[in-house]
Amino acid sequence: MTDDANKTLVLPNFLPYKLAVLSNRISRGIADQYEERFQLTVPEWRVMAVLGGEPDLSASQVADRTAMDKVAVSRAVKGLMKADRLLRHFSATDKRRSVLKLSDSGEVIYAQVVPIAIDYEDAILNELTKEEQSQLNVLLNKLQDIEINTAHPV
Amino acid sequence: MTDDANKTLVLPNFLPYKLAVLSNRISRGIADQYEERFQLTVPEWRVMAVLGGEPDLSASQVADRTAMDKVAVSRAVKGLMKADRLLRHFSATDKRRSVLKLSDSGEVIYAQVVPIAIDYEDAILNELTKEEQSQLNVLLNKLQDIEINTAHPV
DNA sequence: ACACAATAGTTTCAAAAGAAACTAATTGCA
DNA sequence: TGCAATTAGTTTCTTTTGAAACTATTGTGT
Repeated sequence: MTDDANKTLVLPNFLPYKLAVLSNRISRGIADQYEERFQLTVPEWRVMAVLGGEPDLSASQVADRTAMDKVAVSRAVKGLMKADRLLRHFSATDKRRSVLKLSDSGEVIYAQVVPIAIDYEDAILNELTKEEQSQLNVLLNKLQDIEINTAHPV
Repeated sequence: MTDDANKTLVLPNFLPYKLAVLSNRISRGIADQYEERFQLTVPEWRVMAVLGGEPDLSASQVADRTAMDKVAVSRAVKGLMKADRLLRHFSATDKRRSVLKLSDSGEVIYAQVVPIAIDYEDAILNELTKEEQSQLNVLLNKLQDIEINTAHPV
């Protein structure tokens, strides 16, 4: 079969579809455990997650590290500030640039959510053998780095 | 380390996060190739994708197979009908139940989008060895089937 | 020094997604 | 039979998301 026009598309076997379903299920599963309990949206948690490990980032640095866009970060920061989970000041040398970190109460929440997230990851990984865990890691890293280059004619 | 409270969360190494970023990138990459070109939204394409391979499904059967909810299917069907890409009638034995299939023009579009989707999948898989492709398949199937059971105390 | 481009972040407006209520048809069973 | 519960699908209302325009500040080239 050299002619791809003959191939069929079976959704449940289609890699992008399988990834999307799996990823949604996992993200939702974690979010379900912190959303109502800590009054946190998913983008808010992502911002907290990155600042918990690396404080004093600007909003655009947060955006880089979370793969969120700057509008989403801006909104998440707004929500977190309102709930006093975040401290912000602006750089003295560049008044546009914000400097963000968790507040004390933000740190408390961070310390509670981290184990929930890690337990969830563990619960997944525990279903795999050591070997499979390692394979998964290698594969995801490799896929992360590839540059997708469609051959299909336009 | 038996106490998970000491573990740290490094977002770029966190499985759910890696899956989400990868999946979004891939889904967006494919959608970018059909959205404007065929005036198709992602849910609309999913509905077409499933009906192209298996015609005469009802809306709720489509929802099952696509992991979409019934509201999303209803809206996608509405859009596709309006653009004459779908034919619908209602079952004679159960007047609630719709019977959906691609129209002729829907088939034409389906036949054009399928190779785009498959090429995209191929472009990804080609970055992996045969062995890795097989591992990925096994892993995703396994992950798909697991029932996630968090140990974290509430 | 000054105009123009670039960057950081916010706001606004429109499209998309989700939840809940609703209509209509069918099923189950007292 | 006939009435409550269930199922299929749609509509409505609210929230979320995304894109584009906007403000403020800084950088760059002449």
